[in-house]
Order: sequence, then C-alpha cells, then structure tokens
Amino acid sequence: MRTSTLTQIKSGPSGPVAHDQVRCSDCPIRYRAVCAQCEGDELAHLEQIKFYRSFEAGQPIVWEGDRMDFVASVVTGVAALTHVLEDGRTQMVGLLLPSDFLGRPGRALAAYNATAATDVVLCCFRRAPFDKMMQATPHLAHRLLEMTLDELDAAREWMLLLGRKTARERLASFIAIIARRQAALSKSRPAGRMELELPLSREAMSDYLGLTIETVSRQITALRRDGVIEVAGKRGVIVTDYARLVEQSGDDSDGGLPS
Amino acid sequence: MRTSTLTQIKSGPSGPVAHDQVRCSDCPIRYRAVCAQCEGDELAHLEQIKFYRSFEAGQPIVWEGDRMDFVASVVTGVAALTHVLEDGRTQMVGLLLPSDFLGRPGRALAAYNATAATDVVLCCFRRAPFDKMMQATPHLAHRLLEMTLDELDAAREWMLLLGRKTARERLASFIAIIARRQAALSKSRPAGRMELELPLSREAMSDYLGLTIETVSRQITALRRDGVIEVAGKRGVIVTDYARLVEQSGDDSDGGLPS
DNA sequence: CGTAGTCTTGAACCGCGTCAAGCTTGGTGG
DNA sequence: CCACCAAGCTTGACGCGGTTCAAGACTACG
Repeated sequence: MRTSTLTQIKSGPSGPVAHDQVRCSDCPIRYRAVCAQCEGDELAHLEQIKFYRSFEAGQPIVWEGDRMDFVASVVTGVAALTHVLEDGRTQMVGLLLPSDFLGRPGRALAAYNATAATDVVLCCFRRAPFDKMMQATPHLAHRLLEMTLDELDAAREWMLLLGRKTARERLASFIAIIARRQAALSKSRPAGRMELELPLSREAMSDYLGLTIETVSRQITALRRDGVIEVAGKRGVIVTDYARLVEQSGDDSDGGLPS
Repeated sequence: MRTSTLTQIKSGPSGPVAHDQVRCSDCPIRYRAVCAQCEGDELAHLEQIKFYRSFEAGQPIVWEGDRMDFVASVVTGVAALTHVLEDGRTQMVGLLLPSDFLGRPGRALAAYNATAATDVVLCCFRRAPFDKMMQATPHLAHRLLEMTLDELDAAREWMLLLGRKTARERLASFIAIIARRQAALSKSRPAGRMELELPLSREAMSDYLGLTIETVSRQITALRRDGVIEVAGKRGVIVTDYARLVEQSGDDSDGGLPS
C-alpha cells in the first residue's frame, strides 16, 4: 500500500508531483524528524497540513531568493543546499538526509538553492499553519532547536574540513560520513569492511568538499591504490577497514558530523 | 550580597574575573540577546540565576571536551570558537560578538575550544536552572531558535568563503563583515569611508579564514597597495570605499552574515 | 555501433604554504 | 634616555598541492 502510493509519484518528466498521503504512524522518519515528539492532537494537526512532493535526481527544489511557501522534512533521498557566486563557483553548504528539515520557519524567501541529489520525497507543511503551530506547540519548537543545533555542529565540522584538510583527508572524511550514516540506519556502529553507495556524483562531491571534480577523482584513485577502499561502479565503494579510513581523514577522534 | 560572593572569585592574576552585577534593564545587549523577549517575572528569574565572568584577551574560556556548567551571552568583547586537529592545524568555527550565545542547552560538554579574542565579559546562567527555564518559557526557546538559525546562516556563508574564495576575497570579506557589524552598532548602513578596529590578531584572522598568517599579511598589504584600504597601526583599518571593498569580496550581493 | 554523460588520467601552471629573515612596537632595566 | 628583548607583523625565495586545460575511457542508452 505504502509503496504503491510512492511509485505513482514517478510521473512528471520534470515537475514536482504530489501523491497520496502516508499515515504519520507509518512514516519511516516518524521518530527522527521535527514531528518526533508530537502525539495525539498535535500529530493529527500536522497530518492535516502536510502534503508530499517528489523530485527526481538532479531537479531543483527551490532557487536562492525564491519564495518558498512551505517547510519540509526529507522522507527519502538526499537533497543539497548550495551557494553560487556570480562567476559560477559553487559550494554546497548543506546535505539533507532523511529526517532533516528544509526551510526556515518565519522566513518566506529561500536563502540557498536546494537540489535533489538523488530522487527525493519531501513531507511538506504549508508555511502559515506551520508557523502558527510553532507558536502554540513547545514540543515542535524544542525539537527544531535541537535539530538546528545539530546542524550547526555539523556545519562547523565541515568548516574545519574546508579550511584545513588536504584533498585526501576530505575524501576520506566524506566516505567516513557516509559509512557512519549507513551504519546508523541499521543501528550498528561503523566498523571493519563496509559496502557503501555514495549518494552524490563526482561533481556534487567536489561542490561539497571545496575541490574540483578532477581532484576528487584523483584522490579516489589514490585511496584505491593504497588499499583503503575498493571501487565498484560509479557510485559503489567498499571500505576495506573503517578504522583505517578514519585514520586517513585527519580527525583526531571518531565521532563528528551528527546526522 | 550578590556582589560580594562574586567578587571573591576575583583572585587569580590570569584566571577569569567576576565583577559587580549589572541590572538587566541597564544591559547593553538587553534587546538583542537570548533574553530579548523576556519581561517581568521571566527577566527577574534570569536575573537570579545569572552571574558575570570576565576574561582577558587571549585567555581560554573552555576547552573542547571540558565540562561546562553554564551557558552565557557575550556582553562585551569578542570570543572565538575553534577546532584543532591533532597535528595542530586550527580552524575557527565561530566568532561570538556581543549578544551572541555561548554553549548548548542540554549538553554539558563543550564541543569546541572557546577563547577570548579581546577582553570579554560574559553574562552566564547556571546550566540546570537555565535548562529548566527553557522548558517552561516558550519565549526563551523561540529566541534561541532564531539566534541559532542566524548562526547557521552565518556558518554557511563562511563555508562558501572557506571552500571557494581566494585569499584576497577572504580578506575583503572579513573586513566587510567587521565594517557591517560596526555600522550596525550605530544603526547605520555601511557606506563610503569607514574607520575600523579589527577585533582579531593576524593569527586569529588566519584561523578564521583558513589561511596562514603570512598570506593574511600579504593580502592586507595588497589591498593597501591597491587603495582599497589604509592601515593604521596593527589593528586599525580605514576602508576608503565600502562598495569597492564589497566588490573585492567576491559576493554577488551585499548582505550576508547576520549578526 | 554511435553518441552523450560521467568519470579518469596526464601535463603544465599558479596560488598559497613553508621556511627564513627582517622590521616595528612596547615593555624592562641599567 | 637608551640598550635590550620578546611578540607580533611583514617581506622574500622557493616548492608543492590542487587547479586548469585537454585528451581519453567507460557506461548507459538510442
């Protein structure tokens, strides 16, 4: 049932497309998203003002400066926030994974470009009712504060990467982040040999890491040559030993990048 | 009574130094800090759990991983948050100006090093009562959410700088940020000729900008040679034309970096 | 089999880091 | 008042890591 509703989305060639409601109680991100602490009436109210939108990989979600009359949780897939300078230089400034929040309550204009890095499904809330609910529901405000603080921590870890790490360390850090989040999905700790699927193209990785696409490619080759990873197709990566990968990432300790 | 307990702290020559209480109603950051929207009882309660601490320029406030049993607002001065890799590479990840908030409610361990970049006065709140008050006071949580979202925006602007800007653009961006905030203090818009005092040493600037101290120095010289700025002593800078400075910063539009 | 999109590889270049002196300023003591 | 020193800043010479520019190679898809 759930799955069938989701497959309907895949219609429009380029536009976002709505699809049938999924009950919040069946939602895969029920206990991790903004709504995590809502129950009963609150959840019912959220259910009323929510709607789903899907985007195919590569599609824009909003442009910087555009009016955005909803906020949303990422249900499945990966979305990227980017800043672009006038001469075209691009820097990714946010990577939104399932349960992450998109948009800013109380602000109608998007501050960054948002793009679907993979196929993405968003659970959207109309802005006005959501803002009103934020005022009335301490749960919601608290949860959002907590999530925003986590994102701030992640952004600061990322600043360390951009400001001080070498190209090799950046690649190792990125792969380690993906490994960690994949382990988190199965509620295990990352360790030993791990098979991963990178959620970003080489170009998106270069935008994330503040490098060129060529340098990304070369460093992946170098990590492979040194036996830190194996490569399987364009997106597939096998980490031969997670601890060894972390060593290459330049971080003194493991941990880092929440969510 | 209140003051006497605090003045006792005033012991060590290099340790933090407390000073007499200031009434919240007289506080210079009264309407910009976390407490901005608190009135009456709420303010009185905050007043009860607050205490001041001072730090001389260069002193550490907390170390990453240390227990931190307070949160605080910066009243005067500038504090820096930094990450350090094991080999000593350092990246500043936060620059706290007056009214900015230090610490994370609900987390006792510091996630970064905090250092006084100039002489700093903090208005501290003991953690436990502050956390409790956060639960009970929607005002407070909302204000903190708003401030955290602003900081996240600033961090993302900063990521663009670290990932994609040249050394010259970074310096111009930094000086423009200082110019903007100084204009904001006198409630004017930055424009034309402006005299500034940089709140950071060359070393701190290099940590902020992801450069070496030598490159910072060279780029300041270059901006001076090109007539974009004049230099007066170690910390003094005169921006000859703010618009020209912004052109050099690589940003397509003005704006950016809230707070 | 051809073609487009994505990724890889190579060679040359250059911006910034590194290393090593000098310079400027302020503080201290003779 | 000046000699001395330490800390912070500036300047120069040189090398390296990552960018740039330019071909190839690998898929996926007609």
